[in-house]
Amino acid sequence: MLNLIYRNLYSHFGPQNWWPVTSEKDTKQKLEVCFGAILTQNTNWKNVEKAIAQLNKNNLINTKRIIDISNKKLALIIRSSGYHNQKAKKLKNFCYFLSKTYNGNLNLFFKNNMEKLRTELLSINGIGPETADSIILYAAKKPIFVIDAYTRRIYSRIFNIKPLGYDELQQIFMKKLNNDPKLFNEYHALLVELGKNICKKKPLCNQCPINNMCNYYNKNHKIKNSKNKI
DNA sequence: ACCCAGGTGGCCC
DNA sequence: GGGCCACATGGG
Repeated sequence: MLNLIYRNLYSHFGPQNWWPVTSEKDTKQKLEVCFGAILTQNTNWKNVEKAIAQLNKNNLINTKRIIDISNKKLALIIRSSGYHNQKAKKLKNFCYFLSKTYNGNLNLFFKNNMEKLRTELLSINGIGPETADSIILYAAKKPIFVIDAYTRRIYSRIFNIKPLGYDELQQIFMKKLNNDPKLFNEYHALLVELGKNICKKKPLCNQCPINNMCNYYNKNHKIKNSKNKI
């Protein structure tokens, strides 16, 4: 079923290519992905892009320089991403951690296995499960499945169950799918695309690429609550 | 004038 | 251990 949903989504929306890190050696690019993962918390991606452009412009895709700049200045630079005061601290926390534990060497940090990466990322204030997993998948390119609010809603709706917890749902996806970072990357992005574009107002939508499954859900379980949107 | 966006941490009970 | 709440900007 999960593989079928993926195929439907992929043929409908096409490849999303979120955060394609082209060069394995480009550490700066990976660091930019880490920063993006933090900046996009509860924020529209367009606004994050502007903030990242500002960081680049100010030569701040760099752990040491993030640590050195004042919170105030940093907050101003990333202003467009919203929550700028909080996020300035979060970026710094991440950089402090890298600096203290891995001498600022992101590649060294990424040499750890997934479990250790996740544990250490979660220990940083400002990084929760979704951000940690985004960093592991999109920057470190290790096969972990990122869960978000859309994924929860879509899954609970198709299978007519109450929304599952983060770790629980993640385990389900990871058991049913091939352990392929590229697949996990696209799948998560496609679910977000579905959530953003389709079935926002009505429980049913003819253009929805998982329409049959929605139909199944609605017909058999009589869910009419429009608040339960995908 | 609303409502939402690729969440997280803190506090309350 | 679940349920609120603050956090803040830009786009539709």
